[in-house]
Amino acid sequence: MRNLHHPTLKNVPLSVILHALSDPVRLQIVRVLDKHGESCCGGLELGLAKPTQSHHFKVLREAGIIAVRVEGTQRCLSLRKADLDKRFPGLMDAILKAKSPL
Amino acid sequence: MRNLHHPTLKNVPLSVILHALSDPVRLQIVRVLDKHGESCCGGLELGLAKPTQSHHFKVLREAGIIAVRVEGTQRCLSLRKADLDKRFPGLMDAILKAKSPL
DNA sequence: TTGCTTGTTCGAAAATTTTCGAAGCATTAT
DNA sequence: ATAATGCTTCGAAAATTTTCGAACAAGCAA
Repeated sequence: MRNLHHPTLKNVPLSVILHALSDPVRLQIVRVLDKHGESCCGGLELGLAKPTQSHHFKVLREAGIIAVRVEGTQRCLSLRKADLDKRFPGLMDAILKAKSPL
Repeated sequence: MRNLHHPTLKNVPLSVILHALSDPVRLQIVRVLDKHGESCCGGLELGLAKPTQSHHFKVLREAGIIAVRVEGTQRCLSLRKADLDKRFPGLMDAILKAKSPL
């Protein structure tokens, strides 16, 4: 699979974004990507089975929240911060600045 | 039932707030309350059976997003905007300003 | 080629969520 | 006291979500 689909944010409903971010695991992924920048799937120590992680990556990608870049056998994940800021100004900043608990 | 429980926002995890807001029906309720101010349950024309509406009101109340005031046989709903702004600055503004689709 | 690394897809179980009819419960009106 | 109003709770069906083992696929290395 060479090219993965990344939706245009314009077409993503707010409820889809909020749903994708409403899971503690996915919120954690987003925070790690914001803090450390682009990271490979394996670099995120989430304490979950690989298929489960893969599922969450897919939800985030299809919601337009993360971009996935193929590099050899690895997938490099990054936050689509600029796209998100344009579509929903202030949303990600508010979410990323929030204090724990998730 | 005289006094309904309203959680202290400080104790509500972000994921709970986002989950409550991730349903299009509940997003619609929040938008109506923001636009029209305090409204009674019956005043929101949601096109859903009453038990279903009641369910969504409960989810929003238990997430700390709306306040419910008992007035006779009616329940008056309002957005806990100030509390939300304090706990998650900028979050509700970003959500309320978002363009359709929900 | 063979094997190793990295991650996805398949299939399925368990949990959660959304929905609504029927019944119930305060409160107000008659 | 009886009935009407406004909303909630109960019980249950249907849909969705979360999770993971097993199998699979693509790239890299020996």
